[in-house]
Amino acid sequence: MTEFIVDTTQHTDNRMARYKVGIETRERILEATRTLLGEVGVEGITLKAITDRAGVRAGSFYNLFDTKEAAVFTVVREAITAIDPGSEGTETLDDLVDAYVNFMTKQSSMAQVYLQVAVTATRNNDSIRKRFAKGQQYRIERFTEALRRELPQLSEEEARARVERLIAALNGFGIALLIDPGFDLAGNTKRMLELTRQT
Amino acid sequence: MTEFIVDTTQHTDNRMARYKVGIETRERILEATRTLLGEVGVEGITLKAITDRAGVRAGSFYNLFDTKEAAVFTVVREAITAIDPGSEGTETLDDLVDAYVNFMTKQSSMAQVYLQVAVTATRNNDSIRKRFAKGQQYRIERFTEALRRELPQLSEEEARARVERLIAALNGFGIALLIDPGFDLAGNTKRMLELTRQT
DNA sequence: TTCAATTTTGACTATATGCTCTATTTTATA
DNA sequence: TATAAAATAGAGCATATAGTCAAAATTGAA
Repeated sequence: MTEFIVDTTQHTDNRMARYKVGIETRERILEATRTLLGEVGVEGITLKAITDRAGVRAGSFYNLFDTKEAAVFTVVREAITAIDPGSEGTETLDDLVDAYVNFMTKQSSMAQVYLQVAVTATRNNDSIRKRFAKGQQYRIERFTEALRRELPQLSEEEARARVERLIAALNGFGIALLIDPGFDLAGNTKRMLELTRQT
Repeated sequence: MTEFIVDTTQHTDNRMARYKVGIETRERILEATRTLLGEVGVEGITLKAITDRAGVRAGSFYNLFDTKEAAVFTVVREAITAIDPGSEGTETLDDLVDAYVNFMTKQSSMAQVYLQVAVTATRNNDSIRKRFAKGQQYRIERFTEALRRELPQLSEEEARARVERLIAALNGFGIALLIDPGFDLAGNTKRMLELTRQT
């Protein structure tokens, strides 16, 4: 049964912006945080780097966020959520893989955050790790169902094993794209899909 | 033509240890740096974390290394080098992939450093990025030659494309192993090899 | 056993960091 | 246009950080 990702740990860490400028400032701060997280990771980001890039002073930052971690966690959550497309319950594997390719290419700063979290924060930060694991779980479930819709003869276990391989490889392709912007992400994911479908 | 990785930027940053205790201390510091780099990445590591874990005070550290970065760079270089096995010039693809699996499982702290560098430091640190790129280049070369020894009918381009896909997927498998220690690295790399060989 | 070279310690420095607080400016509404 | 709420700047605080240095302890060769 497909479960939806529900944000159960909604922090009260983020203060509400009421005026338009405040909302814009909040978005600039999150954008700066997003970029920086992709560059230096959860453990390397500093407040000064965030505020400098967002073009605000510390006071403005703390008018909108309780702590540095609140902004970081907001962006990390966003990245973990954004990698999964909205669900109709009947997507094909192609749809899901397309969505992945789109995420990596069209939302590359979020994709970088996602990959950073995959290699780093899953071991250092408990709430980030839990959220990441939940998303991972959900994604495997969804891919597995899509694969079995295509190939009903596959056992649950075999389908899941193939999907885990597929998703792991896709993450590797995402990193390859970071390293070399010329990496043929679409072509390689297509080939990987063929392997996944092969009986 | 296979080129060997030669350390052309040998830094004079590391001071020589003369006595046995000094050499042991140096190794403890590098071990601590290795573990921490795998956990928090190049941008997140601190001197205090290194010295605390190594069980030394700042003065001892600076007796052996000129800067924090010197120790970091030493470990990063080591990790980038260690992923490639010594060459006889006639390894099979299986040999190379086995070596990769071994690196990931038997030298996991270095493997973590390697993956950290792959997603992070390639964009922030010029000397690390260059060294990483060189290793990447070399690895692709080596894998491609091995593949063409097996399948001589493959064009250079096709072989290279398959190898790039293979290596990218392996990195993804490495991350999957970090996230879930139960991930079947050996089995999945074997399947990935089959795809790589398929005509 | 002596002793010069090496290693270690830990106090110290300067700067960076996360965050607070108040005064000032800006915004939206009536 | 007056006004209360919201946003901003930036000085200031406590702690963390990278790195220095001189004195004390340890090492190993003669």
